[in-house]
Amino acid sequence: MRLSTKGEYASRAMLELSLHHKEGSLHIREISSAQDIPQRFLEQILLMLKRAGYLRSKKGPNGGYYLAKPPSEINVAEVIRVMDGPLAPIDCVSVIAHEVCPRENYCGLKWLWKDVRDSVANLLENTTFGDLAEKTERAKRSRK
Amino acid sequence: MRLSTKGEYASRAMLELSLHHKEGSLHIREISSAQDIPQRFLEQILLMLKRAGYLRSKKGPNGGYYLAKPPSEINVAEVIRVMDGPLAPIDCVSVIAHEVCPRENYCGLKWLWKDVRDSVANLLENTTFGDLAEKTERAKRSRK
DNA sequence: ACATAGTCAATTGATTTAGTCGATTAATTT
DNA sequence: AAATTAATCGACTAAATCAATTGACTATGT
Repeated sequence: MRLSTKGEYASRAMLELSLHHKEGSLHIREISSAQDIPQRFLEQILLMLKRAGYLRSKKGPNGGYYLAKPPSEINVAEVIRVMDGPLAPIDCVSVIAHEVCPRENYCGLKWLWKDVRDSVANLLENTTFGDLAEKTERAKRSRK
Repeated sequence: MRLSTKGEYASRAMLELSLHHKEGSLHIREISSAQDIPQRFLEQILLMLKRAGYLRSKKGPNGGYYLAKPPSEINVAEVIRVMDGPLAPIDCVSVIAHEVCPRENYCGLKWLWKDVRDSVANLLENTTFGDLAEKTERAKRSRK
């Protein structure tokens, strides 16, 4: 039930961009060093997020990446799905990649995996990067 | 956030054994054909579950595998952990394989991953193979 | 013109996944 | 005792995925 590093890096990068949302754009380099993510790997990740519509970018000096929408309008589930695909533990309970199996109607496990999927999806869908940025800032302040 | 096929096969095999718990033991072959699991792969899986203490076995004719405890005393979390390791999406929130990260005290994502871990763990720990067998039987009956 | 910074496709090396194979050991039947 | 059945053990492998790396390219600003 692991999250890929790609999914983890993507969520960390989105959080970093959310923290600096009001100040404009960030360079790949800045995100990379702030979050300890290999720069060339991060390039790919940001590009995927851009293509999926969550980021915009500008080339050249004073270029960089910034969020396409306010942090409060991007939830974690969307970002993870872009990087890792469906949230469901197995395909027979995936809303997006549903696949029927021969035991469809009586498999005792199906209900459980469905509950797992729903519970994970609910948590991630109801958490926006706005929420996360706020929490992070509060934690940093109380840490001083 | 996927479950490995090994984890899936293991849980299906445990369910099959739970369904026949009162009738004694099952051959690898029987479990394999009932649940559509490649036999030689299933051998390994059953052996792992045996070594972990969830199954017992008998060799020779009339041999086979059977549960070491009643189905109601084995939960799904234990079985998945044997096959796939910790349930946590990332190590920094794993109870079993906890690893510290530099952002430990202020990472806004940590709480979210912890919630995901806890919610998955709660579901799987509170579901026993007894529950699953019961549900399966009920579904099969109402299907006729 | 030149430096900066994002874009794109291809490749790589390591690890994991999902098995397979062959031989061995233990229990039962004949 | 011999043959048969079935679990056990260790090694192996092909394919996929993961986690990047590389190098060339395009757009922007000074």
